[in-house]
Amino acid sequence: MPELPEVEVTRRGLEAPLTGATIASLRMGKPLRWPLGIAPQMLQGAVIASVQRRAKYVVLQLGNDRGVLLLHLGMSGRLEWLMNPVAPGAHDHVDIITDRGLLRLHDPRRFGAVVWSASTAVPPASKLLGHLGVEPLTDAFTADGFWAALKAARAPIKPVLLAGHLVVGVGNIYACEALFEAGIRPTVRAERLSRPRVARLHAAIQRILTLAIAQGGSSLKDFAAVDGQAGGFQKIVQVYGRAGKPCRVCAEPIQVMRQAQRATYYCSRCQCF
DNA sequence: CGGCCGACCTGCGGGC
DNA sequence: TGCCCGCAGGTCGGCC
Repeated sequence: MPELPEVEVTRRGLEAPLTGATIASLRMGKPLRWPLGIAPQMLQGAVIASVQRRAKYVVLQLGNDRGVLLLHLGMSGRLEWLMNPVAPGAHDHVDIITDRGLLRLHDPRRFGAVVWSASTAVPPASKLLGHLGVEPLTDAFTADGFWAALKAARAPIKPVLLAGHLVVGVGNIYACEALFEAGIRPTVRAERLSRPRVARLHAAIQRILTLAIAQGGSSLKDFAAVDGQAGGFQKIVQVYGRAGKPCRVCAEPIQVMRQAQRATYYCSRCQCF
């Protein structure tokens, strides 16, 4: 679930309560995708200096050179901010207890993780963040740069977007939606997209992600913001999850196919390039 | 190096 | 009703 918009909605919800908070202790439950990488008690007394985001990671910068905590939501994770903590449930695998409240990772499938690193330039953080592409909602993401990068790709555009090597944060929902908005067929080879089409895709990615953030993200199943509020983007999707239903633009039934083991939804009439 | 595939784990919905 | 299969928002490592 959690693509860039959901992670950004989560980050925004944590910024005010967590910035300046002091970690009192950590409770680690069942193992997640990666180990924490440090004894939990070593983080006691660390101050959370800032709450940032890189791709689909929430990055907690710890003051006094105490490193960083990378939080990843995997497929089914969400972070909860609890002022009045309740006992953890079966899928609550990490509690970060601070002097202001409790940050809890709820993740039924356990593809998520909380990873400590001495800095983002040092393993394991560098390994997780090092190969990531450009942030799509910054000035570093330009149509020209995107076009040049796509020219060097050798695969259909949809899996290229999902890979995150060129541009980050675009997962299955938003890849399908951005390609629909740009009128581009998901199977077109990335390197064959014309400059004007890449410009449309560039604009579509930025618009869709921005819209999704404003909608509070997509809540297909598990996702909610840190205050428990569900997102609303799933109500306004054009193609994702709408196989067989009429296209909202041309009424043609939405198609579904598989690319690189992932479902791809598209309109064969609106997406003809 | 780039791209494809399996694997990780749990829950749910559909078909029989 | 109950079981089995397939599928789900991500992404890493191994293998061409």
